[in-house]
Amino acid sequence: MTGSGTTERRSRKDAARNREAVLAAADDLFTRCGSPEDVTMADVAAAAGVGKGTIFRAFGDRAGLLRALYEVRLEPIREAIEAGPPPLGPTAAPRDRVPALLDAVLCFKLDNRRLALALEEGGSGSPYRAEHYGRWHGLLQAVLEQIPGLPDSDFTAHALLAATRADLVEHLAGEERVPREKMRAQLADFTARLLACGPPRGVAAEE
Amino acid sequence: MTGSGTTERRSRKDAARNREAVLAAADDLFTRCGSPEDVTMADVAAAAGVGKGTIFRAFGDRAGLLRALYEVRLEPIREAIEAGPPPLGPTAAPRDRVPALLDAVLCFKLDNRRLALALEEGGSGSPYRAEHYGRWHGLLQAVLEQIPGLPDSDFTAHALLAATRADLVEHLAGEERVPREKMRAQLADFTARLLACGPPRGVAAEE
DNA sequence: TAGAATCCGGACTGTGGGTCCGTTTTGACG
DNA sequence: CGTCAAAACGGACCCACAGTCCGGATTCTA
Repeated sequence: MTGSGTTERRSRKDAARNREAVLAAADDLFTRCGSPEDVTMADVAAAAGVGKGTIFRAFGDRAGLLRALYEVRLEPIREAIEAGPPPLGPTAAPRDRVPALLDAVLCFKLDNRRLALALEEGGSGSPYRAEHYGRWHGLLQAVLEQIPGLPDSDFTAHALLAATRADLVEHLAGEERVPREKMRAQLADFTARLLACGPPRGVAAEE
Repeated sequence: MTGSGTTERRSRKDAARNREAVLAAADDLFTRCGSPEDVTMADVAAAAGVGKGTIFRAFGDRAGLLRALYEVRLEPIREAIEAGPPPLGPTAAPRDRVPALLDAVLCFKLDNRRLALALEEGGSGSPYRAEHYGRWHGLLQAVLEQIPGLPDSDFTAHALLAATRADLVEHLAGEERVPREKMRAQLADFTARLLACGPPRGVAAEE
């Protein structure tokens, strides 16, 4: 081990401290403010008690800051998906895991509306180029592929994820006042209807 | 009509001429350029041979210009939907009309990629607040409602439209090189799977 | 043709992301 | 503990772009 007691050896301790301060300040500002657009980098810098230069040095650009925040918030979910129990974890049956994954995405966006919004809107260029989207899509597609009789897993994964787009979620939750549980149920039902085809299964004409 | 030969009586003829010039120039620039972001209002003004003030006087702001362009391009489709023959027109059976509507939206976005992109991204705030989205959603929801056994027509309409989001279409067509016909088929199949529940229906698994 | 209303157009402003560099902090070494 | 170089700080600065303003040109009315 190195002599120092901190977690990393690479950055100076004031750098690490400021990085955390910025992260905390940004997190706070984004959850508090009405629209992500009116949180400027200067605001974040002021709230964190640092200069603008410090932020750009630590995160590269605005998108980098958003991404860093996103990773932090996403960590628990990611873990539950990679090594957790069913229905989210890898041991779940595909038919159960697909709706669980989508529900997790939806809940995440409901819990982090402003952040997700800022990430999808302001993220330089298309959200589909962001590598975190690629991860979600890849995973969902792989799971869909394991369900027999479902063609076009690639497009299907895109389409299902599109139903959880941050601005749609924001619109439904904010503008149309759809309660959380109702939205979850609607997404689950939508997914279920899609997966209902193919293999033997009751007609599912309930209600 | 009034004594003048032009369509309107309210605007001076140089105003009308400039309006058309701006519309044409913007249309041209948007289809030509790589990303809508790097078409500035000054560019449009220069290409149209007018001053910036003229554009803002005529269209209010950037979003207004986009909206005006959109309306022009959408006109034929709108007509086909309101008074055309099946499967797009109002006399079509709901089960046939839903996929036809979605296909029309998809084709429109394929034919006007940059414009649709600019409209959904840069359109001040959420695309869900734009009234043209409201029209699409309202229509689709109304048609979905007529299909027996389909719950949540409101959410379903949102989710289906989300599958035709401009940036997703752009990503698939541009980045992943999915050919037009394939994308149409995938969307049609996706829709068909959703509507497959309930009443008896052929499998419709054509290629 | 005179006069007034309307419109034109480009100089100007405000704002926010991103850069630069003189100054300060840190940590290693003697 | 004193010295020094590397790293980080921070806010003044730059630039690009949406949107505004007003002196001057154009068009309609009488």
